[in-house]
Amino acid sequence: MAYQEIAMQREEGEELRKGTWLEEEDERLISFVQLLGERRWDSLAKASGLKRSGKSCRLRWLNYLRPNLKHGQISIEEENIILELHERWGNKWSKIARRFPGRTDNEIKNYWRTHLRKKLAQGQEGKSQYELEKAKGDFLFETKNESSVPKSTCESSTHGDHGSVEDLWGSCSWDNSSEASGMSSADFALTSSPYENRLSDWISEYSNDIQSEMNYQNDSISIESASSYLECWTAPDYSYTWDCSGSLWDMT
DNA sequence: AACTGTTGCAACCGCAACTAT
DNA sequence: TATAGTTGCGGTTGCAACAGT
Repeated sequence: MAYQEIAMQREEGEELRKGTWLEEEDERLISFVQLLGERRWDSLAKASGLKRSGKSCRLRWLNYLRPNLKHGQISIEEENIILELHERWGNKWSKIARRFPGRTDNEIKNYWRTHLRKKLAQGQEGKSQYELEKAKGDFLFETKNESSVPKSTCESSTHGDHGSVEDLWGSCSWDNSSEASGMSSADFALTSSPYENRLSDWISEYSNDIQSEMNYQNDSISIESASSYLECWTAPDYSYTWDCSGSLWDMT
């Protein structure tokens, strides 16, 4: 059945439901996602007869109904990684969440706000206003409004050092290779569009792959060597290293 | 038991970027 | 090329559950 055709099943101008989802709504959404796939959420919402917006359906699916989601408590290990990644990337929740299979950005964001921010704040007595703001997770966005926090301070605090999260993120240092080209991981890390995040992730995953391969060939290979290995990424012509024919949105 | 304040989390909103026509 | 539609993200809100009085 064509989308246009089945979309007619919901009446025009009908008031949309908001708030908590009912069990039958969940069941209906699941069956229609299985039928139509995880795309065209507006059409899917109409076709299903659910009095919900496509946006609401998408959110419900991604945050609650999607298979392989972990709903359990966040472990100490996960908590430590969240702290480190937040220190590095700021409030890039979707980016952080991609490091936790089965966890959603919403879940991690909520966990940060309700548990970690409070925990950090408890250890912040006697620190500067800037450090307190940073602990609250708001400091990155204040720079947009020309806050009192100097940009350079902000940048160095978010990605200036290399903590133990490198184990997770990959050992290749972008900072080493970026000087000549004027391009660094930070250029990606501080952006927010899905496209840029996707690119950023691809690069970090690519770095991991290269490092793994190098480790396989030579256990003691240096970061500098790895950086030069990555030079292709800073070359003006990206077509040498990246086949752009596929969709960036294809996460599979 | 009844009321009030706090907490945790699901869901919504606005916006930016991408895609389709 | 223009524009409408769709998707993804981060910030915020609303409300149920719980704790304290």
